[in-house]
Amino acid sequence: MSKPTAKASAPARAVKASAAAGPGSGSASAPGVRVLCVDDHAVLVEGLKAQFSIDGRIAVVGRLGSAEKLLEEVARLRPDVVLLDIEMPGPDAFEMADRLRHMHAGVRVIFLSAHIRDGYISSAYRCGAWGYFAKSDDLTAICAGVMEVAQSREGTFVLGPKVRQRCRPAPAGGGTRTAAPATPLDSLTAREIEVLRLIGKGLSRTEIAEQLSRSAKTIDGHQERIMKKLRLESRAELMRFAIREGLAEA
Amino acid sequence: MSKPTAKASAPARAVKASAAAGPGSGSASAPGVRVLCVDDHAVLVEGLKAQFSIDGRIAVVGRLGSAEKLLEEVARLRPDVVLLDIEMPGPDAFEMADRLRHMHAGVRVIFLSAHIRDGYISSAYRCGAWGYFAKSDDLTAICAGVMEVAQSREGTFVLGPKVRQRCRPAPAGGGTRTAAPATPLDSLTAREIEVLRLIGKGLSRTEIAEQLSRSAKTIDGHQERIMKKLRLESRAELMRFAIREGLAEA
DNA sequence: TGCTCTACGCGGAAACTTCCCCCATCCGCG
DNA sequence: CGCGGATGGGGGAAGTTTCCGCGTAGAGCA
Repeated sequence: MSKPTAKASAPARAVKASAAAGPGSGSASAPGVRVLCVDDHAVLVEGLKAQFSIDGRIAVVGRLGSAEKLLEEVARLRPDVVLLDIEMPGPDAFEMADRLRHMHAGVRVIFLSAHIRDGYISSAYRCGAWGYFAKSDDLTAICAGVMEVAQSREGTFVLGPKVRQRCRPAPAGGGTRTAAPATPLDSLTAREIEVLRLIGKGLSRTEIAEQLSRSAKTIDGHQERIMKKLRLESRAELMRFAIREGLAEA
Repeated sequence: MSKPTAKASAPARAVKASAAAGPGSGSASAPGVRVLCVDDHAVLVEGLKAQFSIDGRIAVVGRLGSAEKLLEEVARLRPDVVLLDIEMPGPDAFEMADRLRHMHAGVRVIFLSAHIRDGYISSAYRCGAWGYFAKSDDLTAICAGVMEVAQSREGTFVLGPKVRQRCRPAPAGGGTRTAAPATPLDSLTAREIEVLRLIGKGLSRTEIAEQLSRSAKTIDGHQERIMKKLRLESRAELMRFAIREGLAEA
C-alpha cells in the first residue's frame, strides 16, 4: 500500500556511478544480456530497443505496460535484467521489485524513472534494486549501466549520471563506495515519514491523528520536527515536498 | 510566466480523434513530413525516430532537450511539425508554443505528454497547438496523428486515443466536432484559476492577497467558490488538484 | 548501573486560516 | 430594466498552525 516504505532493509552495498564510457571494459560477457522492459510508454521502450540493438550487447526479450504481470513474465522469459519504470498505472513498482527479489533472486532490477526523487532513490535501494537511472540520462550511459549491473557482483547499486549528480553535491573521485545514497529524507524517523505521507495525501491534522490513533497535538509535534529537519516553513510546503519526493501522489 | 493562462484565445476549431489506423488514407502527401522533436528524454526521441523510420512517411529533422532554443531551431530547420513535450526543464512549453505560432505560423505543434491533465489539454488548445498525444499512446496512433496534423487544414485539434478517452466519457461517433475539449477547469474564471495556481504553489492566503493586491478576505471568497465548483472539501485538496492538473508544480 | 540522547506523546497559548454566511459594485445581455 | 455572473470585501465561529515546554521510554554506551 505504501510506496516508499519498502519492507526489507538491504545490507550495506557498494554505490557506483555508471561510467558513461562505451564498450571499453566489456570483456568476458555472456552472448548478450537479456532485458525485460516495463514501461507504459511504448515509444520509450522502442527507443531502448533501438539503442540496445545498436549497442549489440543487450537484447530486449520482453515488454510490459505495467508491473501487473511482472512475476509471471519473469518466470517465463527469464531475463537477466528488468528495466522498471516507477510511475506507471497499476501495482507499485517498489513492491513488485521487492517481491521479484524474493521469488527470482537471480534477476536484477534497474529502475528507469522520469523523475529523480529522493524518496524514489531510497525506496529503490531498500527494495533491493541494482540501479537507478533517469530517462533523461544519456543513451550510452543507460547501456553502460545495464552492462555494469549485469556484470557486477551482488550488492552493487549503480546510479545514472544525472541521478548521481543530484543525489549529493559533489562526491568527487570515481566510484563512490558509501552504504546508501544519502537523501534529506533519511534524516526523518519512520513515524515522521508516516506523518509526512499523510500530510502529502491532503489529510488534516485531526484526520492524521485518527488514522494513527494519537492526539492531534502529537501530530502537530511531528509536523514541527519534520519542518525543522527539512527547513520548510509551512504545512503547504510540506505537502509539496511529500508529493515532489514521491511520498504521496498529487 | 504563467503556465495555463495562455494569452491568445483561439477561434473555434474542429476537434478530432486520431484514427489509430495505419497508412490507410494517406494518399497525396509531401515527400515526408519533417518533424522536430523536443523532449528531455533522449530514449523517447530515439523511439520516435525508430517508429517514424518504420512508418516511412515521417522524418525527424532535429532534436532538442528543452524548449529553450526552439524558435532558433525552427527557423533553421523549418520543420512541418514540432513534437513538444510539456514537462521539461527550462522554459514553459505552452508559452513557447504560443510564441512559435506568432513567429512561424506555418509550423504545427503537437504536444506529446506523459500525463493527461485537464490543465494541459486546455492550455494546449489555447496556445494554438494542433494536437495532444500521450506518451502512452500507441506508436501507430502517434504516427497517424502526426500525419493527420500535417495534412489537416487550419483549425484542427487532434487528440490521441488515451487523451480523448479521458477528456469526456464517451463522445460516441467518429470525429467529434466540438469547439474545445471541455474539462472541469473550464468552469473556473480567469481570477479563480490565478488564485488556484497560487494555492498550488503553496502560498498562504495573505501571500496570495499581497501578490494580487487584494484583501485576504477576497482570496477567501475566490477559494470558496473554487471549492464549490470543483466539489473539493479543503484547501489541501485544492492544492493537490492544482498540482495534478498541471497548474502548479509540486 | 547510571548517563545521555533521541523519538515520541502531549499540554498551553497566540496568531493565523478556514470556511461558512452576508453585501455592494460593475458589466454584459435579453 | 432586471438578471446573473464576476469580482471585491466584511463578520465570525471553529479549527489549524507553530511556537514553546515537559515527561517518559528505549537505545547506546561506559
